[in-house]
Amino acid sequence: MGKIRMTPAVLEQIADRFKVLGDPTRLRLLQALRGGEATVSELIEATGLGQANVSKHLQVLHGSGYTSRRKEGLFTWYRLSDVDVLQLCDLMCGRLERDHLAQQRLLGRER
Amino acid sequence: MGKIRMTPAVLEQIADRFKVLGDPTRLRLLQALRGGEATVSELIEATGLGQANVSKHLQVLHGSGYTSRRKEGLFTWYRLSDVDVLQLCDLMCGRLERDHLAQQRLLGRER
DNA sequence: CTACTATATTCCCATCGGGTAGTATGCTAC
DNA sequence: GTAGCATACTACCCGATGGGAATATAGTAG
Repeated sequence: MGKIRMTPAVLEQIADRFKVLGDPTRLRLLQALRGGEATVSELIEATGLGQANVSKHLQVLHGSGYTSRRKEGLFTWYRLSDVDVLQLCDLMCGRLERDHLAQQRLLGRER
Repeated sequence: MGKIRMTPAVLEQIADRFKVLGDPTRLRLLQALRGGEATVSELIEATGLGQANVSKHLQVLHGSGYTSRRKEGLFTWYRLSDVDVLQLCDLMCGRLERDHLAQQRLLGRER
């Protein structure tokens, strides 16, 4: 597993990757892409976000390699570049789930 | 897997978790904790960061449940609360590795 | 060519977040 | 009690970032 040594420089690159996922708007876009390839317009409609906003975030996602894209006439089709992204989200989601359960247990005991 | 529906509210919570990992200083602290429980002073020495800085980031990590802690006299001992954090880092690290390889292949071809 | 459309980019503003210095808290030793 | 230490908290500066309006680019239709 650990072929890479976790030097500060490497950690900075990893942090950059996490930072890209640390924005709800971008996560919404990634979720929307779960359904398959989509154009920018479709993503705008699916999320209700502004055009400039969506376009900008898509550049960020693509810049970090989370998406692939192809141009077809006026349209740009975006898709998830691999499934690791979803795996990351699911892992994080699992953490959330457990924490919520733990919190509910605490609340249940107190009341 | 997907017991939770990915509503915008949920995605916001997930984004918050990722945001915490999206900072190189915090990743350095998590890495330092890989070696086991440590006091704040030890983390300061291990990383070379300022005291206030380390303390603040530890609050953030603890607030998101990435660490547990116990007080012992003057000292506060921090430790990783589970191994999922490391799994997340390894997954992200795997992405990095593949991207670097892909980039090297491209550079190799061009020259 | 002009008009229209989809996407990208630029600019501006408000907010957020990291780093640091200084201060506060709280424990220990004496 | 005082002195000293480990840690936490506050205040401040400053650079980064998200959002939106306006503008630019580039492809299409006629």
